[in-house]
Amino acid sequence: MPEAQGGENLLFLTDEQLRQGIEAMFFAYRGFTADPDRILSGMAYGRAHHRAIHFIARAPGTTVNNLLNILGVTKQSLNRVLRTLVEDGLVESRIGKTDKRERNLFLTEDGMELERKLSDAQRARMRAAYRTAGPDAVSGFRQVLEAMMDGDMRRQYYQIRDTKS
Amino acid sequence: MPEAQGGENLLFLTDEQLRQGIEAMFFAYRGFTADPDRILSGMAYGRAHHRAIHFIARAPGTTVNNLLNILGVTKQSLNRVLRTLVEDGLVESRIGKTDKRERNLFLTEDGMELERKLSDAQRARMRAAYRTAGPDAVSGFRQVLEAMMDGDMRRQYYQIRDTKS
DNA sequence: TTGGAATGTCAACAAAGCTGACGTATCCTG
DNA sequence: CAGGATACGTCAGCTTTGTTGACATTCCAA
Repeated sequence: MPEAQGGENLLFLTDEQLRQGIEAMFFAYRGFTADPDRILSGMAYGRAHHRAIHFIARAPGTTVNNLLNILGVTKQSLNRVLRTLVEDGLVESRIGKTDKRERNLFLTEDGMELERKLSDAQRARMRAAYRTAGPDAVSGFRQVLEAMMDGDMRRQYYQIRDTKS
Repeated sequence: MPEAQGGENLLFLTDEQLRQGIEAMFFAYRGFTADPDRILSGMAYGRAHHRAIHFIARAPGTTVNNLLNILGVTKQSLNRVLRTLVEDGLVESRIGKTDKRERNLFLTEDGMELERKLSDAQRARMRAAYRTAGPDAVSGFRQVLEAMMDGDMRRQYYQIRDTKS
């Protein structure tokens, strides 16, 4: 079928190429989460706790509802995680100032310390990967990832990304 | 500290840039798994089944042990998934010819049909993302992902990638 | 030929997701 | 100001997917 490769980059998008991208994504995500998982496995925490801590650190004072939307889990599931973090003194939950129904979430000193440990490890791996691949590759990496997100996620991502912390 | 940005791309690797990469990875992975998850949610299957089906399709006749190493879970966890797939007639498990302790795994016709449905959906998203980002971006994407893998995973990835199916 | 290593299965448990129902406090609107 | 909507927390119970421990079968090498 000679007409099958009409466009400039249709040839490029073979099923084989796409499959490799899919598998790369699978194996890379394992590496991506490996270091924080290792750190948390000692304590009584898991990946769910890491995610909550990350986004509370990123947007201090965020509400429970906001976190729910970002993480894409049910409030029951998030609540279980949040409760242990508050009990252990890593997260503080303050009643909202303007709207008293809301809870504003903050990391305590201990919470920030754990957050630093986790994100240091994750950034170190990211930094190494970026250095190995080079600046041009990094730009492409980000472009493809953004294009891969669902519309809702992409909006969330941009909003958080452009938040001055 | 003027000397802090000595290298050509040290300026580039700010914590801010790294954080954005981390969050992009988080949100993108959600998109990456969304379509297969949706398809499987109706049936009694989940992401674990998808992974098993994917790699059996990729390397027909693979052993349980081999699959274990690729997926990075315990054999007990894999076994449960595998058992339901065999019971439902999607996977066939044949006793090894040379070594009777081993089981060689194959997809049945039904298994292949489901695999096609899943990978079609996942490839469609990948293809759209690749098209949006462009060929240069795709190359960078792959480079960064490979650099992000653990050494063992990377070896697995290359081995599977270079297997002629 | 026999004891250890490899492979796979069964049982029980844990983490983290889910739905549904309900209670309480607070806000907002007619 | 009464009543509905919103934000949050919680109880109960279920599912998926990971874990460890115990055990059977098979192979291989001392």
